[in-house]
Amino acid sequence: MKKTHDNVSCAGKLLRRTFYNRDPREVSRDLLGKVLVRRAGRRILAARIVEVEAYLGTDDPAAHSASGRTLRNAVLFGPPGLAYVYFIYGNHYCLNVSCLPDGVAGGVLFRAVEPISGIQSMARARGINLKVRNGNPDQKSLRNLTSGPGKLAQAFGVTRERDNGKDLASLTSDLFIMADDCESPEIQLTSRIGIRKAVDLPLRYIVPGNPFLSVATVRPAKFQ
DNA sequence: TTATAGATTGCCT
DNA sequence: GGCAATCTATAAT
Repeated sequence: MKKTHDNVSCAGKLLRRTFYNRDPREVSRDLLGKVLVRRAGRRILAARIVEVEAYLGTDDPAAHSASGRTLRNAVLFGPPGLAYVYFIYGNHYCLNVSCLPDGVAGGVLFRAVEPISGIQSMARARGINLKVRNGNPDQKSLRNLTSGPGKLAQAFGVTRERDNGKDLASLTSDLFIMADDCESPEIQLTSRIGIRKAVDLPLRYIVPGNPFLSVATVRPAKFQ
């Protein structure tokens, strides 16, 4: 079913702050199919959002904001539409966008995107040599560019120093999100990935069947 | 093809 | 001091 959401402007429009000033679950749902854009000098990096996770704020044990505001997570408590970037496992950055009004915590984690343009730049940033088949990049190496939160952050050159607190709802920013059509993609809800708490909550939003989804699509059947 | 361990930094207790 | 919203290489099947 194709449907438009009346609070989203279509046809190549920047997502405004009101878009993010909602429950992270609604923002997550509506972010699927939108386009993440990085302006790097004359170059444009663009990729379609195919996988996100909602983090609900102080009531969500798995959220960074669960135990209150700290220096690290302050952006999650700030105004909506700002980039929250954190460093994880000594190796990776992850990109989020803050939701809900100033003073109320909440956010959405970007987990996987599908490259649209700037593919060579993304490959360079990832340190990946794109294999070419019949003149086109090999599907497997293409997929490896952005099929995970750490991967997409690296492909887009996202770091905490550079991007944390950046306004994604401003065209003057070099990092923002656009809607390039009025059709909403098919959406599926699953449990979140890589967390220890609140693992059963269905807060991961994916475009089912998209080849760029992160590798871990199902939580292992481990429990205690 | 799937499972597991190691890397490596900064934030919070 | 412990651990984390991950990725990759390597081992095992």
